[in-house]
Amino acid sequence: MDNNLNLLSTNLIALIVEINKKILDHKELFKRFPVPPSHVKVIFYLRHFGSSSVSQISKDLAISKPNMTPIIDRLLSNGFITKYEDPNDRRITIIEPTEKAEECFLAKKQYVRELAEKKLSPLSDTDIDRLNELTEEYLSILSKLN
Amino acid sequence: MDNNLNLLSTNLIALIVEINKKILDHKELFKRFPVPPSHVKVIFYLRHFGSSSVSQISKDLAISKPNMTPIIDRLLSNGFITKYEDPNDRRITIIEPTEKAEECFLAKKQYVRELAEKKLSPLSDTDIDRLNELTEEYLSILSKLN
DNA sequence: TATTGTTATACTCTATAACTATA
DNA sequence: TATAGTTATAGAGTATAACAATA
Repeated sequence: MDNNLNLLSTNLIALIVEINKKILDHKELFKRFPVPPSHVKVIFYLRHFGSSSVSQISKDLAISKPNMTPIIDRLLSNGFITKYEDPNDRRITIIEPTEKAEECFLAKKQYVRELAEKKLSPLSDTDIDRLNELTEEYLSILSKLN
Repeated sequence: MDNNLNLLSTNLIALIVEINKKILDHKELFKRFPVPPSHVKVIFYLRHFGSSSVSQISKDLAISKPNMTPIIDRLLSNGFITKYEDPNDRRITIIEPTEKAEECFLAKKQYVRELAEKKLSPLSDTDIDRLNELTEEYLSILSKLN
């Protein structure tokens, strides 16, 4: 039903706005965390996909290539990555995460989870259980999209 | 149960990530839309709360006061707002949205809804109906938070 | 030719300190 | 003094065009 799709897009936008306002404010997520957002994104990317070329990271994270250069430079000088030339293609630079990147990943994950828990804690146990069920079903439906 | 809260915060983060990846990418939302994000935010704010002082907007949108000045200047020169001095307190500048702001609000809303609809359209009618139910129940639980 | 990564440049957003005008 | 808004400045994000080196 086309009307239901229309209703869903409206509802979904409302949901995103509410989650953003009441639980995880996009700004708050990066405030008071010492590593800038773009660096965190690259660290998370490398953690998930392993060592990758600059172009690959750029494409997948939708960061334009010229903007990758200073990000990679600072990640390097801050010890989050190492880089080396691809032996099969000298144009390509491979970026490899360090142990410090893993520590940053864990710290950031913990930071975000604590923020979310603090905001959700006023809810009753019943509501928390129900939200868990709703979230899991939501995720299972969204997993059909790709 | 503390464990359920912990689980929920983890699930919720996964949900936000999935929605962001599969339906409404934060970057895509502002790409190819001619009015910059901060301007859109102010326009949406004024649409919802009506004419407001610069300080009020700054506080509610978490935009620092020095950063309001160029935003207000450009909104003014682009015809989205008018401004006048508060007759009761000459320190205060009142910002008033114009008809053009209302048009921008409607265009932006439409733009976002179309993006969401396009991304959700591969789902079956059953899944769309179910997502509508889940979203509404989700919103009703979140409405208890404040 | 096409691709990788860089340089140069410009616009936007964010944050802080110091200032002025008014209350 | 306290508050409203501005100026100045610096750091970070984003986008495009032009470039050198390599394939």
